[in-house]
Parts: sequence; C-alpha cells; structure tokens
Amino acid sequence: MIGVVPRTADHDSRRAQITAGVRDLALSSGLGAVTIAGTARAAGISVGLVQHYYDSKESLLADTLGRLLSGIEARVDRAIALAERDHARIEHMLGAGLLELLPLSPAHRDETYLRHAFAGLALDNPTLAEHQLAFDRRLRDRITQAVRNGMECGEVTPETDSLLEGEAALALTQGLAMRLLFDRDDSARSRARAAIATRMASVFVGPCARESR
Amino acid sequence: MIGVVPRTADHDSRRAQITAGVRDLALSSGLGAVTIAGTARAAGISVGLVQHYYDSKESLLADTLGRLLSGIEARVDRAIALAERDHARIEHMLGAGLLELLPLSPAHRDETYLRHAFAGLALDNPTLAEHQLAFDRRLRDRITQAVRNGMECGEVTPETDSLLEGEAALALTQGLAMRLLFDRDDSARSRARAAIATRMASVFVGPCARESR
DNA sequence: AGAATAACCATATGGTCATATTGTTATGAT
DNA sequence: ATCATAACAATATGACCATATGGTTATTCT
Repeated sequence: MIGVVPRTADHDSRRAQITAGVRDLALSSGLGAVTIAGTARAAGISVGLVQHYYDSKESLLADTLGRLLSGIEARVDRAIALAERDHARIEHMLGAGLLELLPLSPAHRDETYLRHAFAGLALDNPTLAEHQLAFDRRLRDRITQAVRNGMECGEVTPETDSLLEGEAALALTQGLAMRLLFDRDDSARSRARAAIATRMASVFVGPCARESR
Repeated sequence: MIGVVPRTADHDSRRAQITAGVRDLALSSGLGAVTIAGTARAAGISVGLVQHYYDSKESLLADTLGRLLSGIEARVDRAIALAERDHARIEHMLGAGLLELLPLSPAHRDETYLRHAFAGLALDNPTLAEHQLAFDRRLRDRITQAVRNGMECGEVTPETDSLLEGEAALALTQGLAMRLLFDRDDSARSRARAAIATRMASVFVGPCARESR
C-alpha cells in the first residue's frame, strides 16, 4: 500500500535537455528573448514539462547558468591539461587556459556571449550573481595557484603578489572577452591574444628550474 | 496664416529629465524593470509625454545610454585635468582617469552598474552596441595617446606598442569594474586599485624628461 | 482676438508572458 | 491486474507592458 512507485525519468538528462533549449534559444534570439514557451519548443517538449522540472523561470535560468559555467571550467581545465603535455612552462599552460575564455572561435564566441549576457542579468539577480562570483573566484584561484607554482619553480619572482596577479589576469581576460564581443575585427582578436601573451611574459620572467605541479 | 508657432519647450532638458527617470528607476529596481510607465512616474510626467519625446522604448534607452556615457567621459577628462595640476607624470594622470571607471564610491558604483547593465542589453541590441563600441574606442584612444605622450617624454620605452597597451589597460579596468560590482569586499577594492597602479608602473618605467602634453 | 499647433495627459488596445489549473498517460510495485 | 503516482500535455488565467488613440491646454504669431 505504501511505496508504490510509478514510472521514473532521468532528471538530470531532462534538465540538460531543457537548459540546452535555453542555450539554443538565447544564441539564436538573445537571452532577453528566452521564454518558457520558447524553451519548451526548442527542447521539443511541453510547457508543462518545463514547469515540472523548474518551479520558476529564475530557477531555470540559474540551472542553465550553472551548467554553462561548469562546462567552461571543464574546458579551461582540459586546455591546461593539454598544454601541460606540450610545454613545461607554467606560463604557457596558464595562457592556454585564459585563451579558452576569449571568443576566438565560433563555439567560444557562443559561450562567451552567454556568459556575459548572464552577467548582465546577474546584476539584478542575487542567485545568478552568486554563481558568477563563485565561478570567478574558482578561476582566479586557479590562476593564483599557477603563479605560486611558478614561484616555486623559478619562473616567477618571489616578490610577486600571486593573488593580485590572479585577479588582474582574470580581469584582463574578461575585459578583453567583453570587448571582442562588440568588436569583431580580426586585428582586435590578435591584439587580445598579444595582450594576454605580454601579460604572461611579464609575470613569468625566469626559466623553469624544476618539475612543475 | 502660415507660420503660426505654438508654445515651445526645451527639448534637451526634457529629455534629460526623462532619461534621469530611467536612471533612477534602473538604480532602484534594476535596468530590467524599467518601463515607460515607470519612467514617466519617476520623471513626474505622463506616459504620453515620454512618447512625445521618444518614439520607442529602444530610442529612450539609447538616449539614456548616450547621456550616461558622455557623463562618464566628461568625468574621466575632469579627473585627468585635475591630476595634471598635481603631477607632472603621465602615469598618474592616466591612473586617475582609469580609477574613475571603477565603482569605488557609491556614485561611481551607480554609474558602473548602469554601464554594465546596458552592456548586457547591448549584446542583443545593435544600436546600444554601437554606443558602447564607440565609447570604448574613445577611451582606448585616450589611453593610447597618453602612452604615446609618455614615449615622447621618456616615461615609456620606445618599443612599447601603444595601441596594445591602450586596449589592455582599458580591458583590465573594465574587467576589474565588473568584478567589483559582484564582489563588494573592501579587499577586492584595494586589490583593484593596486592592480591598476602596478600596471601603470610597468608601462611607465622611466622619469619624465620634458613637458607633458 | 483668435487661429494654429506644440506640449501634454488619460485611457484604450492588443499582445506576451509566467504561472496555475486540470487534465491524460505510462509504469513500477504489489 | 491494478492502483498509486510520477511524467507529461493542453489550456486557462491574470498581470504587465509598449504603443495607439483621442483628447485638453497653453502659447505664439498674426
């Protein structure tokens, strides 16, 4: 009598499907044009099912942002891991990670657009702001740690303020990313690359003496 | 019979009044909550009058953004002019200008919030994007010119890529500004100051040999 | 004085949207 | 087999909003 269980569904993959609908819609019509009905259409399901999985539009957007940021983080980590095989220098690993945050390819452009469009919403929405802040902190801490590793291995001078450098490097990268969203010029793109490379070179000034990481 | 002229109004001051309504509303309720009716209420006039001066909400927002950006530009110029009296060093003039773009005081915070909230809208709106892009270019060119002045006077080494430095300095500043909107911590604020000062110091490395400007 | 018209206002209109409501369907445990 | 219930769908509801419409008021030129 107690404990009769009806059919089940894979909640996580459903939510992934629905948030993918939000992403597709946002990329084609702008984040401001995202509606529940439009999301349902994009995901190929009914409005009611979206409501079944999200109790409000806000929670839907929050989940979409969370998944977006996780994806970006994973991609940054993957790029760093990849660079780790090719270069011993921490400078290059970190640079590769930061380049992942710039809209230099169509796919990256999509992600960057979404990230900054959500940042706009987050200015008016504490839940989204919390996601953004936590994401930025995690990225910053990764950079900071890379700088510290650089200090241990001799690439970075011991007087360097690693926290300051972490915050500056992230701010520079995100400022460049925002700019490239508006200025689609090729030259702007290469200047952005150069700006990051220059920055890395000015922090990582010495040769790497021992194993990194 | 021809040429009868009825009462006149100061269009510019009316528009200033109306856009001030937009600003007030955006600051108290978020830019996303700005409506024509709300704007009229905030400005103390009727909906119809707002319509009389703006043929669409979009043109209202565009004018609001234009006035906002002009105001910021004027403030940056004022800060530079002020610093010019105190310091001969271009480094300090430029630094003072860039600090105006950070949300370090309540008034600056309001302006920075509006600027970045509008940037979010601009991602979906070509008219607003044009304003943003032009504003950024003007700021960047100001910085670039300051760096060139620094090269003439010996503060900056001749190998410096002034355009690159201009873009990097602006991106850093705006990235920091965005970050401070989310992280209201005192320490974050002082790190942002330090990050800009450090950056300036790394570009302006020599003593100033002759007159600046 | 009064005609012409900009300045200004109140309300109507039509559409959109988030959410509520009221279903139907399928499936797992008994 | 069938019941309980999650999964899913269609439509209703009510609020909000940009804009349209149809005014009134005030002022300037003749």
